Amino acid sequence: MGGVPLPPRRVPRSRRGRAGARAARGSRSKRRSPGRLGGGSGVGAARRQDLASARVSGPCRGNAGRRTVRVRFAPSPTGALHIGGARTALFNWLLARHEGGELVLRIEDTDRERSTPENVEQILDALGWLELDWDEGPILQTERSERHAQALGALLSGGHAYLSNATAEDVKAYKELHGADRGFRGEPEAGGAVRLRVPDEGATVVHDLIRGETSFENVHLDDPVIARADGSVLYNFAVAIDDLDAGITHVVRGEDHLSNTPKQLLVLEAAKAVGLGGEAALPVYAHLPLLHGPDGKKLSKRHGAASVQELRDAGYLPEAVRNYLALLGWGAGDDTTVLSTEELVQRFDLERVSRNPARFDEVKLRWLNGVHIRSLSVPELTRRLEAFTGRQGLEGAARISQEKIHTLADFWPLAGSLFDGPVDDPTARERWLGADGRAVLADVREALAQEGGFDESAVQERLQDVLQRRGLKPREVYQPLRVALTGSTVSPGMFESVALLGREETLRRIDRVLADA
RNA sequence: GCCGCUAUCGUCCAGGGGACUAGGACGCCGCCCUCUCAUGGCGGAAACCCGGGUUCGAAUCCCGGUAGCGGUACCA
Repeated sequence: MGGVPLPPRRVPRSRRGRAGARAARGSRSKRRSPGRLGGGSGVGAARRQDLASARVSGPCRGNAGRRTVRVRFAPSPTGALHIGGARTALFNWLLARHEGGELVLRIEDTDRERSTPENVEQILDALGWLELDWDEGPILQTERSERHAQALGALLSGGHAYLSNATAEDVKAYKELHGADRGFRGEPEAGGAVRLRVPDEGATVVHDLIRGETSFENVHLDDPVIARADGSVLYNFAVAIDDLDAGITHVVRGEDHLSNTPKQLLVLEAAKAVGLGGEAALPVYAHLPLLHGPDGKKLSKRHGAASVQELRDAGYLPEAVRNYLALLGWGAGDDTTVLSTEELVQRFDLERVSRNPARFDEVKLRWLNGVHIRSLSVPELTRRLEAFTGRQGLEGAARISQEKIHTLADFWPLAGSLFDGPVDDPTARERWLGADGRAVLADVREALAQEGGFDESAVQERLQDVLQRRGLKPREVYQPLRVALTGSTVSPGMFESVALLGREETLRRIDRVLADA
């Protein structure tokens, strides 16, 4: 499975980040040895210890047998990519780029009911927007059905799997008969679905980089169905075979898969036993804590922006989303919260991934997005705003709005009236454009109408003149003017806005207010 | 039911036997800056789930309880 150089990395900028990270890492290769799973080398002990010793004992430079890190992101196209999936994609991407490894994109479309080409497109679109690229794929799982059938046949003839017509009810009945903690074991039949034969003795242990070792007693496991009666394979089988064939070294995915892992490990072991997969070591696992909504419940529509597309439409920057998502379940270790993608790549480390579930907090995302917006150059911010709004010529307004907006979507409500004319806000009019306000406006008009410069400082001088002459508070002058120009009590700075509108348009808008008495 | 994972401010992330009067960030409150809205600066309130045990010493290790979550599909 080497070098089918598939889709070009979608995004040039992420290439940059990658190259940078690679350079920065230099020759100091700190890599955990993958595949210590195989021989059950019994690294035992607690998680930290395990990781530490794994790191120390890891092969040094130039040692034979070390594989480059190969990870995969394997979404199932049963809906739009949600932020949980996006976070999984990001962590895989960060690990691959940090280690100078490879990321495989695989589409797990074996669910014939729910998988659609549209959803595949959505996922690709979401990854594109997030600027997460991959090195191989997308591989459609269903396109590998021949290989799956072959592997399935091997397990069958090797006695690691058998045909069974047992139904879910049969399994339930079996357990009632044998006690609830006794896994289902079927009798081979002439036809039916394919079940994997789980050993009665022993335990299957999952070596997890985040959680340490988790042991599952085989006796508790049911013989899982790995293929339907029609021969089509099921998830836990396809995943195992695909990971094996792809030479995946690290399986990084949501914690909801932890309980599936022993089944996949059993498939993997059976596959190796019948000679599948060559010398490749089995992958190590890293199960990421799940993401929940603000209420601690499963993420859903009612929590606001839950899919990547919704995040984009809400005006978030992809780099801010990457930054925020990285902070869900991971921390840089020194309390740094604002990180560029390059820094993320440099500092990302599976060992620092937390084990607790995290809640998606859009308020913090908004703040972080504001930070990223303010760090953009004006031309770059302008480019983003123009793409987002579909309008052109936004640079001046972008400049004077930059420190006031948190998302791209905040921009138009704030500054749109500078382009499209005042909005209609009766409350604002009544409050600021009464007799007093208009009297002030008349003076303002006179001051602004004078010949001379009209840049921000010139405007400021003229308005301050009015202020002093009439002995008014700043707001008593600026608010009527603001409402006259924008229709609203909220806008970018007054001097900046007036200068941007220009003398002609400013006077026209003031006159319009003065005219309808 | 059974199997498994998890448990520090409202939220996210630190802290992994003594340096903890538990640190940082978001949010919240107050003050300063200020033409609105923001930004920025300063200050404040705010947490180790409960119970045992180990230890001279436990937020940290162990056990139990509780709670949340995941799995238990011819879904993924």
